[in-house]
Amino acid sequence: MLQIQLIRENPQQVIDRLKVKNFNAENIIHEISQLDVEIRASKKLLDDNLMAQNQYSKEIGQLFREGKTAEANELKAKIVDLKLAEKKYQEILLQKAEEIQGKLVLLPNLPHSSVPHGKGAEDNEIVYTEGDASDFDHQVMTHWDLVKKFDIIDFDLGSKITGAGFPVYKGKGARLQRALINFFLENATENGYTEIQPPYLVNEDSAYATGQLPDKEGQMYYCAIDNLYLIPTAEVPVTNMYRDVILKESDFPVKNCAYSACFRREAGSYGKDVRGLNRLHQFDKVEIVTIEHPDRSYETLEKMKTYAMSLLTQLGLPFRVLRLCGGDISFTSALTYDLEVYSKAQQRWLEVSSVSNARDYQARRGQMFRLIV
RNA sequence: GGAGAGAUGGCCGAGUGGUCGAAGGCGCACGCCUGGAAAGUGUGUAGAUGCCAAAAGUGUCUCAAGGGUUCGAAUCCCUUUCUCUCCGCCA
Repeated sequence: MLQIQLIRENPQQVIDRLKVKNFNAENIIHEISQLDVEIRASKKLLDDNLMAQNQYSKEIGQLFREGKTAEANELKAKIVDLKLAEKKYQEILLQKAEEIQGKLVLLPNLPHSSVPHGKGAEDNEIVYTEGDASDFDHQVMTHWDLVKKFDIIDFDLGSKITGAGFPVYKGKGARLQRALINFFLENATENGYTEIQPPYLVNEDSAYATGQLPDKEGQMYYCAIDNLYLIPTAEVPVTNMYRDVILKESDFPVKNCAYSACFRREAGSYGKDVRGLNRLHQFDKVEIVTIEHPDRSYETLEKMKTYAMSLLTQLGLPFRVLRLCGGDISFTSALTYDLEVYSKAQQRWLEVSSVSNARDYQARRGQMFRLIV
């Protein structure tokens, strides 16, 4: 969520920046500014009212101690009127606060100045390429044929036990999967990331705080009886460790990595996108999260990008790095790099990693408008 | 699942209706003392947010969370969450 102070002080700047994301904020910013003024005025009225009540209450206590019951009762009568007014102010304030909150959450994060203009994937900027993707002239097999040939990943067996999108890794397939997880975790640890083993189910508060709710409700598996959600990424539990936590400046940077199985319903996916391992309901991922001082956030993003690239280099995979354009970047991100590896068999680039800077937008998400008393 | 006890500042811990945003201690910061340090000693030490151009100042809110009683709640009542103890259940 964007800070109200930012909108208060630089409304035009916010509008201009959001244009890069093809978001027309003109009207909504105007409405928010208007509400902000009204809220602060109402808040003043309410505070003054409460101050008067507090003062009278103190006097009443004093009078009772002195035995002046009659005078105390007079003051009590005054407070009755104040209370009526208070209730009215409270209602107005609550209503306006809800209104402004409802508008603030509609605003995406401001994109960084380096984010290219554009509508979709075709406008993303290729910032780096490594390795030669056209290297394989020999006959290539798709991974779904390969794993069948060697019997290391069994999609049919997964369908039998659970359903489509839940593969069974067998023998060397299971070992390869475990080795890759280990490879990523070991590298992360060597690079200063503290390993976390998070819960795979999270409560409603956590799902809201990292933005899965209410947007992606239908995309998460849900245990109704306990009101818990299966995590779509380790980002959810790991980031939520810091929910409602105020870090000291000396705590920076906080660096965590976590392996988890990830669960996604992927409702609406179809066709070749879901062949083989391309899109699964359960898959494995190693996540890295850094919480850093605002002054160093972009510098840190570059470091994380470079770190992710080094993993692909170590694995010897040809890859490229994209800077996502305004139309393709996510709602909460200010700057995102996607790392893509080329699949000769599928003849397309496949996203294997994505690094984003959410700045303070994520940190302020779930922080409600704090004018309500 | 049942019964009981509890949740107070960075930490420990007092506080059962007003003078309590909260004793005391620890920790921390600054000063005194000292050649320097320790010990001793003095002072200070929560956060969010509003008003004000800003500072100074000042208002409001916060004693797990939410609601209620009252002129007034850390304190009384209700609900929820979490922790501990006992009983039950446990693929």
